[in-house]
Amino acid sequence: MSEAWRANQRHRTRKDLLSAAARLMKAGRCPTVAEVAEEARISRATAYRYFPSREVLMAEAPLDGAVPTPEELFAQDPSTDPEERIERAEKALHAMVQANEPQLRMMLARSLELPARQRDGIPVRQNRRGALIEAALQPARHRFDDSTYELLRAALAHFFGTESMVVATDVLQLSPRDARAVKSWAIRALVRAGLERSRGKTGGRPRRR
Amino acid sequence: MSEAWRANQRHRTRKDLLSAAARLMKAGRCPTVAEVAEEARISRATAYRYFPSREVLMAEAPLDGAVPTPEELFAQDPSTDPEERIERAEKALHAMVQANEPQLRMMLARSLELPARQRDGIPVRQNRRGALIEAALQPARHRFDDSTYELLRAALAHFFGTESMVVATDVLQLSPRDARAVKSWAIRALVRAGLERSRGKTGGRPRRR
DNA sequence: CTTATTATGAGACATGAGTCTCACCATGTC
DNA sequence: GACATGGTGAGACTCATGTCTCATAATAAG
Repeated sequence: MSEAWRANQRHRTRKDLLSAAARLMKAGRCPTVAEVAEEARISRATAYRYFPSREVLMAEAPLDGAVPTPEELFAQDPSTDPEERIERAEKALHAMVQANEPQLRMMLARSLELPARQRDGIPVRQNRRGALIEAALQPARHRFDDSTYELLRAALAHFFGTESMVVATDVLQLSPRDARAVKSWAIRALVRAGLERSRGKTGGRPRRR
Repeated sequence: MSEAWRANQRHRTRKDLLSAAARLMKAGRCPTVAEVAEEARISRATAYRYFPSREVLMAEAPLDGAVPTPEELFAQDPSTDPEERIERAEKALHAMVQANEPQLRMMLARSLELPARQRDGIPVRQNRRGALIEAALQPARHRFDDSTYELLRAALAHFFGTESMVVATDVLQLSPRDARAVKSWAIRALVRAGLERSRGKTGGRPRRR
């Protein structure tokens, strides 16, 4: 039982650090390692024993109200309108991104600094938005031809997730409110354009089943 | 002639700092302020007199095959078609982003690590794409009502610059070729949607002159 | 009881960012 | 020649990151 106790000790220390980091970030701060350590009542040196850098500590801190899975997001949504559904998906992801802005910024920064490759097979990016977009379009999938569907999926991805937040906040300096208005209009316009393109291509019967 | 001399002095010092920073970055390094200053044979204190932070210095360092100014890009382009012009602007910026991918990734990463907010009105990001987008839409400006124009500008910005490259490369894992196809389709679709929205709002006379 | 082992705390240390002050010097003017 | 001005260099200073060493507590094993 000896090692089990040690393991528990280590596990608790690690968890305390992560939850302290999440707590501070949730409070709108972008905490230093010293602040996180103090919040967790752990010495700074120990914090560095568990996490090699501030960025790793931040990146591993649990996200608030994690992204809903496509299943639970569309569980009792009878709608098949792709516009409505894509808007709903974007709204959910937007809320999550807003709630975790500092942490997501750091995760993105970290993924950029690497040589653009993955390391040790661990993907630096996990693609949250792809599944959401597909789930949103799924009931109307037959209304798009294949090439249009691919274009649409990829185009919509530009308005989901952290990068979209960065464009809106840092580049355009929009308020969260305006940012959502832009994204909402753009994704609906793209869906309509996709439907239009498919209609034009096949004369109303875009895809054989 | 006194002030002219002073101005030249300042201009040369500033230019030396910027070219030193570009030189070091082209050599693959991620230089410190002290290194840039030494390379430019200028004291570190003076470097801070010209640039409030390392980020700003890096951000203003000249890029390879810098972005064409809107003027020279559209100098002998008689077209007033916003679709054609926005495509042209995107193509130019896309080429520049491709040619400077590592440097731009680093600049984006650095800008993300900051306390997320600008301080004292000094933008962390310099907005290259804004001027290009406005210049592309300018001849057709009268065909958009004001609110649609703002929506369109902001939406188009999502397909310009480094963030768009990151989405396409890291998230969607598209080839540069496919990435361009997606962006081209999307920006044209958005322009058309903007025209349509303005038409719908005002019945064909979207904006009084 | 004695002795390793292990997590931790405390603190020194090096480096880079960013700020600030003081001295220097070349250029202007009186 | 005396003097103000504006760009510059040198260096001290604060703070945060990240590394390191040493001491101390508690637990594990002899």
